[in-house]
Amino acid sequence: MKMGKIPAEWPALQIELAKRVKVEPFAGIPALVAGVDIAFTADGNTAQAAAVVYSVAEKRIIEQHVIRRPVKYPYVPNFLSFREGPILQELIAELREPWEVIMFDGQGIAHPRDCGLAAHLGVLLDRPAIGVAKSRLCGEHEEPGLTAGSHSPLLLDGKQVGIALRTRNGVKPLFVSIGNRMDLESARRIVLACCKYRVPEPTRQADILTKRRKT
DNA sequence: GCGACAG
DNA sequence: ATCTTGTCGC
Repeated sequence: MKMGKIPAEWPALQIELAKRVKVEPFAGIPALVAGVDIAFTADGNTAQAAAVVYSVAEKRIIEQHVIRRPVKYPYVPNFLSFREGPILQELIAELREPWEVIMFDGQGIAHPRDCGLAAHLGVLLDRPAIGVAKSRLCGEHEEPGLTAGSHSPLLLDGKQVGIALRTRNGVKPLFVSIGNRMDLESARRIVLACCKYRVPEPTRQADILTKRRKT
């Protein structure tokens, strides 16, 4: 895991990928929602990634995969997708269940160049994707109401790029933004439909798998 | 120069 | 992200 600087072509690639993001409503609530996440060893040299498929109706995970790979790049704000993207793509390719939407732990278009992890991979996959971050990367917002479902717009340069969404009563809000083939209203509806706890089940379960036995 | 900064 | 135990609260 080396490389301290950022390849000169990365920012330009993000700009190009952002242009390919499709904003469109997603009808209804998907039956199967995929979720992915990654954990790192203390030495920072190994990544353990997990992907799951969650059945919204049955409220349970129906498929799961875990892989370990050496870390190639360090974490650099705004370039998370280059660090986690390759591993996640490999993992997503192993999914057999027909998932309709995929959720990522990170921003969608709520990014300086409109290309956060969910937008970046959503475009490469050409599938509906949603960014669900536990904290803010950029933009400003008002504190949403304290009840589950309350939300306030996340603004960047005066334009709405996402929402601060309170998924459960009294918990810290999540930052939801579209990744691809989705619109903000649909994304909010889908995230809330998957929330048993603060973090939606797809990414929450993937996160749990991710922290399990790094043998 | 001083903060801010997904995971 | 990861290092870390108990502890306060619903």
